[in-house]
Amino acid sequence: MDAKTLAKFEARAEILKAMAHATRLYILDVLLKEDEVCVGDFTAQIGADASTVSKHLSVLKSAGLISDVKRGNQVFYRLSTPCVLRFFDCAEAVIKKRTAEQIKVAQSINE
Amino acid sequence: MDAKTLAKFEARAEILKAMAHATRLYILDVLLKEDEVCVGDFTAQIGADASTVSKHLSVLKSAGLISDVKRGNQVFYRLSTPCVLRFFDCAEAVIKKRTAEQIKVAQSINE
DNA sequence: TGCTCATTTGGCCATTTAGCCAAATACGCA
DNA sequence: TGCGTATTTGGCTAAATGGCCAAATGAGCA
Repeated sequence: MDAKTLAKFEARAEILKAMAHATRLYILDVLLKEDEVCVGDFTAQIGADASTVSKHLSVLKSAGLISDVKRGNQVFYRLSTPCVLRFFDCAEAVIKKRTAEQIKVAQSINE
Repeated sequence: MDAKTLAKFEARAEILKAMAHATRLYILDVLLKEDEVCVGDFTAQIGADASTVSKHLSVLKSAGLISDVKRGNQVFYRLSTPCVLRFFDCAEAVIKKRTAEQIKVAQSINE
């Protein structure tokens, strides 16, 4: 794999890595519906340390998936690229398919 | 976040984690075009140890993204869920946007 | 059976990641 | 200025990941 190709896939991988965590997917999901949410609200919903949530937000931000605005002493986050949504449909399809396979395997064991 | 919601996002995260690596994205990209490829071909193209490539393939397989067929003493892999493709368009959009931001920042420094 | 090629598995090490706590920073308000 | 609230940063530890090498497994063939 040449350097240019590698760079292309590494750029894609960076975005995926940023998304690849339950908490961060939850954050994205909330932002698909709510347009603008502050750190405190996320923290309350997620039930983790504020610093942990803040770090998750910063991961998403440096990947370019969300952006932030300061207002008063709060920071509000919003999606910067709503097309993220499209991925979820695909993910569900994969999950469904995989679950079906597992059921098949489980049944074959019982035969 | 309740247990059921958490489980949902963890299932999605698993798939993303499986995709979140340059080599594995390359493998998926090849399989979008080639339908069936054996381990040896991947190894040659990627230029890593065969064992490394094999492990990447197994990560993709356990995530349900690819499936394998043995034929002779070779193992062929194929995509099991071509909708993976849809993600790439989105990734490119994010990358473009982020690059544009970085250029803006760089320019503002020079002002 | 014994040899060879293709692939996978196990072991090891270096690096990265997630989480918490504590401390720092930023803002608004008296 | 000084206090309280919101958020981020630094430091630490435990766990996961990616890579290589060496060894094991499996298929085909003499």
